[in-house]
Formats: sequence, structure tokens, C-alpha cells
Amino acid sequence: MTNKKIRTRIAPSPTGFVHIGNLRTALYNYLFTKQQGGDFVLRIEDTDQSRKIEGAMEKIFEVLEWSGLSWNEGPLKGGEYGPYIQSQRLDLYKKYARQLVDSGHAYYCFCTPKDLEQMREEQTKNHQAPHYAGPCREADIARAAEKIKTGSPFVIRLKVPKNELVTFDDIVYGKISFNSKEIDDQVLLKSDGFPTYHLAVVVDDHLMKMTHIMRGEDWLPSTPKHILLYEAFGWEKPVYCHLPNILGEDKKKLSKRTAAVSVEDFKKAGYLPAALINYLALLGWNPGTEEELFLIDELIKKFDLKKIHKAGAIFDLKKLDNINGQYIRNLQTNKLVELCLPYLKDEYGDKLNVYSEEYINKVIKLEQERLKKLSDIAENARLFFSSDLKYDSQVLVWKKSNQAGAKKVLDLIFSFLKNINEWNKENLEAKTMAFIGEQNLTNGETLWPLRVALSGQQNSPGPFEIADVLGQEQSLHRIAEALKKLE
RNA sequence: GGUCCCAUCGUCUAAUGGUUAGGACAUCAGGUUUUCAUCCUGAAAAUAGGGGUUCAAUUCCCCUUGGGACUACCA
Repeated sequence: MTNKKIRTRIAPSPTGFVHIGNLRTALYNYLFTKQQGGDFVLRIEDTDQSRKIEGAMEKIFEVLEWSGLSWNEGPLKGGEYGPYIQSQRLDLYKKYARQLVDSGHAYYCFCTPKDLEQMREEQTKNHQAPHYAGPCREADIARAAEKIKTGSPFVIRLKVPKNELVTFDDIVYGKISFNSKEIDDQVLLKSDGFPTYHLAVVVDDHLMKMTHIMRGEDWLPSTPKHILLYEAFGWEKPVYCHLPNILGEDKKKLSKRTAAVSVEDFKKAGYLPAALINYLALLGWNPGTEEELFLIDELIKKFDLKKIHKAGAIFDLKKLDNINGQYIRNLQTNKLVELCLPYLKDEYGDKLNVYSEEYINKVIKLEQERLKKLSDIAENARLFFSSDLKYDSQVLVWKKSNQAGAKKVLDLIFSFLKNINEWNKENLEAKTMAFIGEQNLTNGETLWPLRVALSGQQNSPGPFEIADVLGQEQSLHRIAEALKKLE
């Protein structure tokens, strides 16, 4: 291998949202490139006009910036090999397609979609692989030029050699060979003047001086087409590194039909970019140690192309939740508050204004260890932002007690808490535990009804934590309400 | 159908010729002065099958089986 500067690219199509698989591909490209001190390029592949979606390109920019995988060359950033949006490079593709025709590596094709469909039908009927078998491949070039002049729609197809072994060495998958007879005469330039992926990717990767092509495994069968193109042009080939697919629970390529795949949705749900990146890095690669938590800088240091797996990996939301939870627990309080606030505002709106900043901060801090993702805060915090709790009185009764017992205990505790002067978690806990001892009560029979009275929930944070946040007045109010329920 | 790729606990994976096949998530059990969460301890859980090569195969080779990707004027 040469010691040229490493250059890689990610080349998403603006056809909707950014897929979790796109992000993983971007990540591996990014890690490798940063480690090698190379250039990380973004190129937008918008050669299919029919699938283009308004605003999708901006989404790509946003998601990449959010995830921290920012490109240092491409749209918005510039660079000396632009433009980086394929629809702005149309003349280039036309020029190179014609060059291929001139050199005998490609030909004009005038067959209609209908012709092709018939061709395919017949071939499948005869158990043949569908391929172009029309007359244009061997047609006279002068006649073709004539037809074009009269305005006949045409495409340019690659003249794939018959029975030639195309071999390449993939970093992940090793040596791979295809017989060119299995490869169809690819359309290079469509009748609308746009290139297909195959032409555009080769022309751009060459012109943009890419050294390594890291992309999804699904491109593996297309690679020989690209190799043939490089050879036809007489260009130096890049190094290929195909990445295993990310799979859904059905073991098929992760798709929106069966799972959440939009990176933006993960962002909205409150997954931290660092956690998502951490998890994605481990999906198909690991450093060979038993560590699992890595910040991006450590990933850059430890990343190793040779340790990328061949087999696809199933995307496991539970594991992501776990990692995200760990990242959330490690957050500084002020950062956590900043991140959670939008979710609370979204859920409670103006009702939130009633509460002090200190109160809200305490609530968030209290829920920190219970959050798998930031959006969980909305539900988890409900008991702190409700003026009256709705629950069944039977919940107040501890499993080893009865209704009368619950009432007795809450009566006692109400009077006791009324006289507490220093209202904070530590003092409340110390005093109450002592009180339980003095009264010959048990923890369970006391703390359970107290906690339910304060939270209205079967499961919740502990009673002293809640009481501390709620304050004396609201706590006593809730206990009084509980007592009413028990009458 | 054809071409290509892949194969260790349920999941992500470690171990590249010699290990009681290790870790993490999830699950289950127990503990951490009430529930949840956190934290701690423990349990259950895998080399798809068959042939080789070798003193020795998770590891190398072949076959079978299973899974997947691709097979467009989409990327």
C-alpha cells in the first residue's frame, strides 16, 4: 500500500431519514480516518430524482453534527474536490460515460423498459439470470450516434467482458472473486442524463482521491462492477472494506418495517450521542479486551480494521438502553437538567412554571439512576408535577398488613412528620427510623404506606427522597389525602 | 432459481491448535434497614451437524445444514 494521505467518504442518499446503519458506517469510516490523520469526506448521492426527499439532506447534516462525526470536507465545509453533491456534477458523469463509449468499454442502448421487461421475463422462465441480451451491445456506433441526433432516448451501458475473473482483496472479507459473466451490462448513464450509482461512485471516488472505500456489506456484489469500471478508465483502485450489516431481530437487514432505525428517533427518545456511538462501535467490532465503555477519543485510538467482524450483528435495544443508562448516570447534574428540561416542558407545558427551578432540579436528580433514556423523565416525574394523585386505596396496604394497619401507621406518621423542623432527606430518614423503633413498628409496615401516600405508586423512589423534594406541606397534604382514602 | 457472503450462550462478543470455552446485556435467585432503580453476590446459558489434517481442534480443510445480501434506467 502506498503512503498517500488516507481519504474516506460517506455517501448517503437524501431519500429520507438517516438509518442507524448509515451512522455505523460513518462511525467506522470516521474512526479509521481520524486514527490515520486522514480526510473524512461527506458526499451526497442524489442521482435518483424520484426518491429525493425535500429536507433530507439537511437531516443528514444535522444528524452527523449531533453524533459528533463531523466531516471535514463536503457540503457546508467545502474542499478542493467539490462540488460534493452529485446532482451538481452531472456534466462530469456524462463526460466520463462518453469516454467509456469512445474507448469501447460502454455502448449506447436504446431498448425500452418494456423491451427489458420482456427480456427478463423470458430469461427467468428459462432459468437464466436476468441480464441484458439486446442488440445494442454489438450495434454500430455511427448508427447509434445518428439515433441520438434524432432525439431517441438512450442509456449508456457498461460492456462487461464475458468470462473474466474479477478479484479483489477486501479488508474484512478477504479475497473475493466473481466471474464477469454473472455481471449484467450495467446502466451507467440513465436516460434522464443522471448517472447510476455505479458510475457516479467510481468517478467521484477517483476524482476525490479516495483511498479506502468502507461501506455496507450489501455492496459486496456490486464491487466487481466498480472494479471493472476502474479498469476501463485505467484508474488506480481504492482499498475495499465492506462492513457487516446490522440486523433486526428477524436476522434480516435492519429495516424500519421491523424496528426503530432512524437516528433522529433515537435522538428524540433521549439517547445520548456518546452512548449511541459507543454501542454502535461495539456492534461488529471490539478491541479484544473486556472493556465496553469508550469515549470517541479512545475509540479512535483503539479502532482496528482487522478486528471488524464478518457476520452481521443483531441490533439489541436492551443493551443500548443499558449503555445509555450508564452514560446518563455519569452525567453532571447541571448537564442532566439541561438535557431533561425539554422533555418535561414538552410533557407538562405551563404547569411547570408553578415549580421552582430548585424543585425541578431535585426531581431530575432524583430520577437520574432510573432513566434508560432522557424521555423517560416525563413519565417518571409525573408524581412530582401532579396536584392530586389517583390511585387505589388498597395500594396503601403493605402485603403483610391490612387496611386498619395502614391507617394507624399513617395517622402516627402524619403527626410525627408535622413536628419535624429540619426537612431534608437525611434528617427525615434518621428521625423517622428512630420513631419506627420507638413505636415498635416494622420498616415495611410503616415505609410502604408512607411511600405510596407520597407517590401514589406501586413502585417509586424511596419515601424520604420524595418527601425531601415535595417539602413538608405537600408531603403532609398527600398523607392526609391517603388517610381520607382509607376511611 | 443464480451469484456471493456468513456461522461460539437468547443477544453482542473473547479465546486463531493445548482454557474448567471468558466477559457484557437480557433472564432467574439472593443481598444492600419498604417497592422500583442503583450497587453487590450467585445461577442457568454456546462452539449447527458430519468428515478429514494433527499427539491435540472453537481455531485449519471439505461436505451438509441453516441464515443473509445481491440479482433495477434505487442507492
